[in-house]
Amino acid sequence: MNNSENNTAPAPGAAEPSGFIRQMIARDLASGKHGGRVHTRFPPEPNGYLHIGHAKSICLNFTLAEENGGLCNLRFDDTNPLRESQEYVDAIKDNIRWLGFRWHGEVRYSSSYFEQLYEFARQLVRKGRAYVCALSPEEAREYRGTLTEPGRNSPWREREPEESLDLFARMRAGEFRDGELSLRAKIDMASPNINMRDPILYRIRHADHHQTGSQWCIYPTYDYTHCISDAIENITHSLCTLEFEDHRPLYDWILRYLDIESLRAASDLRDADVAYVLPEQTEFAKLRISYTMMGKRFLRAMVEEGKVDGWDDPRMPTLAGMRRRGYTPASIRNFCEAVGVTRSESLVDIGMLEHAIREDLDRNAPRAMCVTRPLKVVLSNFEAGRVDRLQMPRHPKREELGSREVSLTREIFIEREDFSENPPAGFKRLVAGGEVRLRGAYVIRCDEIVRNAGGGIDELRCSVDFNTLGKRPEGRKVKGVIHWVSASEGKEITVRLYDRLFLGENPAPKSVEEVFDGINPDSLVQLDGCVLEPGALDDAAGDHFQFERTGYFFRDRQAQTGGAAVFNRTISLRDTWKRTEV
RNA sequence: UGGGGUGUCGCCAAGUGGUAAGGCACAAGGUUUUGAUCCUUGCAUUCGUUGGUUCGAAUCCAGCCACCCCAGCCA
Repeated sequence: MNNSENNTAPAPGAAEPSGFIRQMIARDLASGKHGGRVHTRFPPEPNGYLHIGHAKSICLNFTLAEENGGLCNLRFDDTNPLRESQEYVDAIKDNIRWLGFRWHGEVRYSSSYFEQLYEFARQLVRKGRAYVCALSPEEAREYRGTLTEPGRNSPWREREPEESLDLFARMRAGEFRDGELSLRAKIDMASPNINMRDPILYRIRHADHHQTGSQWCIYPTYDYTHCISDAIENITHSLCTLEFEDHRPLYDWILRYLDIESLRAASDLRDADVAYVLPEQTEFAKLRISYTMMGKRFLRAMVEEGKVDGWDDPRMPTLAGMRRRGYTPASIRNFCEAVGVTRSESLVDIGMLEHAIREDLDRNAPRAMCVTRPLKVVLSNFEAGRVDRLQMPRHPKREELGSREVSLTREIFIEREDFSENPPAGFKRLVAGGEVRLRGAYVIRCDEIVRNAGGGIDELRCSVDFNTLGKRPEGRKVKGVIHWVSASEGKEITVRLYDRLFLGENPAPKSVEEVFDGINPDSLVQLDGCVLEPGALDDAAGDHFQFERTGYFFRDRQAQTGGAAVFNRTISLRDTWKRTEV
């Protein structure tokens, strides 16, 4: 097929690309449609933090470019100064880099094209394809008609281009108030597609912009800006979500009625020896995940009303939150790949996301022991003062990760739920008079339960079978293995257990109140006084761990809780033990 | 009920006229000093539905049904 030097397409014999977008790209490459180029872009509006849904789009755009030897721009679609800020710009750049993607060249801003956009608008006016309208926003809505009735022409629709040009210049000069005048495309007020009923191209907004300051008091709309920005950047494939499908005719209309030579002259490749081809928009379904709510407006409300700690609260589906929770870039990228890209709207089971992070962390996270709800155990035949320094592998399957030292002493802690006086059927842990293996150490037997005045269990007295280190006990089988930490050597830490933020499988809220009503009251459980094996706090040990038998945890270095280190539970271990209710 | 879309296993998703990939979940075995991981096996006679075309249809045609999006000077 294609033998050109920069052919990065799958090797001969490799499977055909699968998925409608990859196939489209393969087709376009084969037909030379865009001169053999693939140039995508990720175009966020800096009006909030990025979430896992954006990650799908980021992965799509960047990997598509990567796979095809193409380029991907980062462009802030910053045409509405009222809702945007530099804080979001910075956070978004940071998130994308964290995911491991590198955009082509400098960061782009639609706002840096404002001057060209203004000039193109004048061109449309001169061609009689746009006019300055004096309908108020309310009147404009009335004139637009409804879904089933056509709209009516604005009384200003036939204004002479010269007059519109003059008015447009005076709009820019600040002679009018917000909403007093607007620039509209002259298309078709009777179109069944409401987006084609003379859409607004420019509106007056006396507001400072985070990039352009007080330079402008008129701002172009999304529809007008996006297609031209794509054309300026020589984007070939402009990917967006399904709700923009009805906007595609407008995207194409604007570019078609602009002089192509003037577009080329404004583009990045104006001096390059390549064919100038207009970008094309393709839509795909946005990501939805069960038990997860992704609406920006609602996420913002959660932050502003203090329902969570901030945009980076580990319960938030934001990239900042997931990062702090302990999700890795690889897990998110794998997840996005697994979920696929289609045009059908689906609700992905959150179990898929959980699988992706478990898969990565199982492979890569070093192991450690942490007791979250400590129960003291005194090893009666282990002399006080004695310290056994035991070696345990950092990872059960990856010897190359080396070993860690764990100290066994007379007094240790075990998990409260690893001891039971009334064990349910199939209980494999410690019971009165029973034996259990201390992970990486000896088998112990529970000889005595020491109670407090209230009848609660204070501690356990156990005896060690010293003939069981690294080998099976003689003459019997010990099924259970439990984790433990030395009482004297262990470090006290705080652990935060996270659960899903929302109770509903498909939270599709209509109002902010509804969002708040759906919050899981147990989405965060903080456990103080947990005990961790000391070596895990060394900086060299890293921040991701599997606390054996418990889950994957990530050290939260931003959290402040009076000295104790904080670990966030990224995700629990899979638990297939079928507990039978007693 | 104007326009634009989508319907393949519980959840994602391949498939593009030649007789239903894969992943998640689930189930059953095996290994295991993590009830984890890993391994093995099972899991759609059927592709929203009804008709039609064809030797042959998830794939082509027609009708019907269900669901999603659009009436911001938001993106």
